[in-house]
Amino acid sequence: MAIAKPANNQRRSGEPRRSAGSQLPDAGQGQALDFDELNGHIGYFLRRLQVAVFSNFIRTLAPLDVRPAQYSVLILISANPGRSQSAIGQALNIERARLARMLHELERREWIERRAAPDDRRSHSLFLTETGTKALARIRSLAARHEERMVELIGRDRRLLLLDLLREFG
Amino acid sequence: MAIAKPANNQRRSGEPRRSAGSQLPDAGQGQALDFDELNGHIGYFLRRLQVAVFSNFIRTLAPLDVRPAQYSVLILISANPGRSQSAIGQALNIERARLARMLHELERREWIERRAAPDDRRSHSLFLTETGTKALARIRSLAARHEERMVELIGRDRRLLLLDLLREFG
DNA sequence: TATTGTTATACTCTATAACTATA
DNA sequence: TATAGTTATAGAGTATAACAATA
Repeated sequence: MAIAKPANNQRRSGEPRRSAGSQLPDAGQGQALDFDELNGHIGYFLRRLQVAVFSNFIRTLAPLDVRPAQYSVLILISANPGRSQSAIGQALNIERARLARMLHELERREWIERRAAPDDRRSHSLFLTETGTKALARIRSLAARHEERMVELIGRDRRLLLLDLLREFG
Repeated sequence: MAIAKPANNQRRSGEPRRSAGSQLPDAGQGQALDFDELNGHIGYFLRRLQVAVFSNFIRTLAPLDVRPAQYSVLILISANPGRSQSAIGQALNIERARLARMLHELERREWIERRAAPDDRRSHSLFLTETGTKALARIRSLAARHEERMVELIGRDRRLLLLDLLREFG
């Protein structure tokens, strides 16, 4: 799926579909396309907006080179210091293998540290370093700027409605 | 970003945030995590739902081994026969390089064919083959089943509201 | 035996660049 | 010179499997 906005010739799912053979010939080559079935798929539109939002996030956070997944991990470590990799990974649905590599990178930047957990020596307790705490302050500021752009993109009321809808689903 | 559902200790964006140091010690290790800032990010929730929806799509279409992007391309070719690769790619925001590979795969399955465009010999006109048309009928049926599951997951009214919101944004 | 974290592999998707053949 | 399509490469993200240390 992808990201283009369907043209105006929308057809709601459930309405009759023109057969392929009955397509009118294109008057010009710049004709808008028929998105057909796609207009009835929630996933298509979700994906479209999600890509646009992440794209802005990545661009806005580019000065600090922080990606959405890294941001979510830093926020969770900051708000829940001392928790294990498995706890953070499960909460964010990040594979432990992938999280291990990501934390290695965040450790290389000296934003986080792993300490031996006293109760279970298999697991690592995660903390922000002082450097990481300072970086996160700047990151939060850029992330807030991103979210302000989302208000402009989506509209304040629509964003709040969307937030409520998405939060409460499932 | 990722996909877990935040626990109940939500904090709206704009409300004061507990500092990391003031976290209560964990009574047990199964404690719910504080998602903090993430609760105010539309992108976080969008991503969460989008991943869940695509995951169901992929599982539902697995018998025919069709992924979301392939589905969207097949639908667009079916509804707009004879259009060029660049037209389809721009409409769906798929890189021409990636679309070329995807079409190669769809051609290998004998679902689509490329014919020389009479007016511009650089471009290829795309069509479903007869095999592709038959396959798409089955694909549509599974995709419809997927969308029914989405109604169950999201709720009928919420899905319609979401569809309208997402469709009209931008 | 099961779990935590690590390393490795493979596949999808995204982003570029370089190339060809046409225009 | 620009555009349509192709090929190649590299980076994220995802999904597995195998392994060591520990429970």
